[in-house]
Amino acid sequence: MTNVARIMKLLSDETRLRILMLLAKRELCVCQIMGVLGISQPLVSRNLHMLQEAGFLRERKEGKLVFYSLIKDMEPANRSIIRLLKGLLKSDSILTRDLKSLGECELFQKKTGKCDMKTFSEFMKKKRKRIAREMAAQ
Amino acid sequence: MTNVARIMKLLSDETRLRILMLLAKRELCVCQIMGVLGISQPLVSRNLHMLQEAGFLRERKEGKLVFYSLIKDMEPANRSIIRLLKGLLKSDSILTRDLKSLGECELFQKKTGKCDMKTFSEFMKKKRKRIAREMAAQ
DNA sequence: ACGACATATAAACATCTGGTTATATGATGT
DNA sequence: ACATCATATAACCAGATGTTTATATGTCGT
Repeated sequence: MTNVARIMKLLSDETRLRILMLLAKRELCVCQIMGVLGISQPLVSRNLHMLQEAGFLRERKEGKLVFYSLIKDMEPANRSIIRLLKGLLKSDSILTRDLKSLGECELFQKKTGKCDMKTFSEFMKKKRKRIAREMAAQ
Repeated sequence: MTNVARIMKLLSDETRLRILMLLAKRELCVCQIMGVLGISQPLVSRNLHMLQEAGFLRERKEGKLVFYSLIKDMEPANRSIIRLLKGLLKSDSILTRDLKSLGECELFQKKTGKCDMKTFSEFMKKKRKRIAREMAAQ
């Protein structure tokens, strides 16, 4: 019970849910998550660490970069929770926007051929402008 | 997303999970929940209110007593969450103990023929003694 | 060894949350 | 009307949480 409560608490944070749903799509490194979600690097790192501690994520180091992904054969409890979350968030507007950003991020990455924080900061700036434009258009 | 996070936060509290799982067994009034869980009345009331606001519970007033139960035809999201929780907590030790207490509580209630706070406070006292004995026996 | 970079951790802070105690509401019986 | 009882709400406080800023760790290239 205590343990279930702990997992629910872990998943009661929007930032962590967003990270989890991004990683449910594919493996990403810290700077990519930063770029897509538009949040600070320490915040990304800490939340990744929490999700990893709880047995949702694994990390893979590749040079300076650290890639995170969902654990393949998660323990049943966690697996069922992920399944539930995917269902609940199927048509979630924030998730949809994040996934769109992920697509743009990948495109941007292909064009520049880079995967580093400066590149993604630039991407974030563009993204923020676009969002501001969209907000203004409403 | 924000909404899902909010529901997860609601379910990230052990007391609320215990109440929810008790009510998944059967309808109970505030004083019964108090008695079975051994927690204060204001705490029970507040958590019941939170669970009700979130669309998990309904209330039925009968004289001075207020009975709470799971909503029959819950919205799909909530229903799937309850299903998950039941699965996760199927063999949970705290839940098992609570259900045992519930059984004893019902028995006690039948014997005394009463459903009031004084009666359940007495029940709680006995229960605490039993638990203390069990702890000592370990 | 050093500088540049990606990531992790620490420190600090405002905000939120769970619990208690005290009080209010509302029903019942006299 | 009043006392009693069940429940709800309010006030309050200690401890937890999310975020930011600053700093540490560790890797790469030179």
